[in-house]
Amino acid sequence: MKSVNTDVAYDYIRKRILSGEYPPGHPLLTETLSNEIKVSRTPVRDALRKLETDGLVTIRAHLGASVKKMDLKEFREMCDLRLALESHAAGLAAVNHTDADLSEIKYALEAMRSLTEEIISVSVTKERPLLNELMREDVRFHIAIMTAAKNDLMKKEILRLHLINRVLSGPSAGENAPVKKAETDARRRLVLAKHTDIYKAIAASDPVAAKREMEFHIQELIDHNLRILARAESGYLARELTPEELAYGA
Amino acid sequence: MKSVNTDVAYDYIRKRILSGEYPPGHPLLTETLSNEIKVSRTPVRDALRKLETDGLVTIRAHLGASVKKMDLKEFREMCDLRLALESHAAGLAAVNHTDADLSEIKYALEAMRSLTEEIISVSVTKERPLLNELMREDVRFHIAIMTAAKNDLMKKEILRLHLINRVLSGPSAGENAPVKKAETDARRRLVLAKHTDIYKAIAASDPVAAKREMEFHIQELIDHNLRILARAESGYLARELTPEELAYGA
DNA sequence: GTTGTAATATCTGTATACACCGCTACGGTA
DNA sequence: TACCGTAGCGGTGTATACAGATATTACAAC
Repeated sequence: MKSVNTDVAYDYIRKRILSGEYPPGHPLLTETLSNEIKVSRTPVRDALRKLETDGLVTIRAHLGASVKKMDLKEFREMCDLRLALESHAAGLAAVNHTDADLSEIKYALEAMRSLTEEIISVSVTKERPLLNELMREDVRFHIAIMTAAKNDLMKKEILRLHLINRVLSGPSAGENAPVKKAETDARRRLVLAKHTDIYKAIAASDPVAAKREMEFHIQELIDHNLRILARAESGYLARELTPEELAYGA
Repeated sequence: MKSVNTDVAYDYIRKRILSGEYPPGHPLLTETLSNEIKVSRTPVRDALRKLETDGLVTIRAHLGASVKKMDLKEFREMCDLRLALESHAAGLAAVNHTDADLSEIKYALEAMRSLTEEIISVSVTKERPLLNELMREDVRFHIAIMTAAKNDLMKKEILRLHLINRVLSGPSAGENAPVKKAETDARRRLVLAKHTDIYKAIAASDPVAAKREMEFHIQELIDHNLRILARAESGYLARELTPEELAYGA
């Protein structure tokens, strides 16, 4: 099962969902897609099935497939799932990490530190490319911790949730909401400080602290996302994604 | 997508996997199955796909499908995932439960209590039907807690892990391993005591305690399963695992 | 007897034709 | 005009034929 053509179709559709080209709710017609990708409907169907289990696509019998659309309830549940898994993983990382894992975590942390400082020192209009880099390093930090936890299943599951989260809050949510730079800068400092705490706890092989700090950090992220989502729902228009953002997950 | 025939095939195969008729490693030939179920290969393929995402089936390109077979590493990882989720859910249940949820949990607990006492008072040969009932109530207890947690996504995920666990350690593993009744009775008392502690913590709306007790309980379950699994793998001949080997990071 | 290779069988992966379902638009009826 | 039934269309679900990949076996060479 699942072979070349299925994979081609899978990558094709997945990329477009993650990039925002197919926004939540976008219909995914098997025949249209099979024409575009130049394969038959069978591998397209297989691909859609797989995407459904990734949590990126909804399929209803006889009604076809569409890009997954979450309500607030489901979003909150997913966030809580992430909280449970990622904090647990942080605890494991504190116990199971190798020196190499620790270096990787520290590297991402330091990259984030210098980027954060640079962003704070620069005007709003020049932030964009730096923000993308910051986001990349943030992802790298979290992935490094999951890797250090030495539980591949858990890592896979958390990555899955990250991606869903990205589709939901990434392309749509209030990027151009009018927030003061001072506020966002303050938040960036807070995030960095939390990351530092998490790193220290892991480096000190203190699972309880690592778990607690990660729990706090994710909870803050969730609250932040929910605030943005609520604001976006009350009418801010979403902007287009930048090419850099499109590259993530490809 | 997914309609009548696919569902028929899905139920057919799933039932046989869960019942143990198709043991881990058992090959699942699409044509054979399609003949048996009297549908074409297409819905069988779809069903196998779905079972793969349930974690019950393994599919490799051009090599076909077979009932999932886990090595010790993967099994440990899955158990740890369950530990993270189920303890988190217990914490949520302590906060979010309704009175009805609490009654359901208590009902399952009391059923387990009387069944446990009965089992202990009876000879080994007469245990069988009681054990099945006990297992049912055990599952019921855990499900009731997940329901009380008020997070459907988490509930679904935990149920998935329960099922996988059942295929692995349920029908096949060490059912007839030579263990003294005194030992298993002692363990049953321990399990019951832990369940009681969990119930009390949830009833008292104490999330920290609920989480801690559940964590302890699941950890004990995991250790128990790993011991049985190890024994089964070595044909009941070899030594017990050392504590070091049972420890997660080993 | 062992090993390497080629022929073959078996099963999966893909394409495609057809059947069936659900939606929509049109026309008949009150 | 408002409502209901129905026919057509657009789409998925299923069956099946064919192509391609892998495992197996038979046979030959050493």
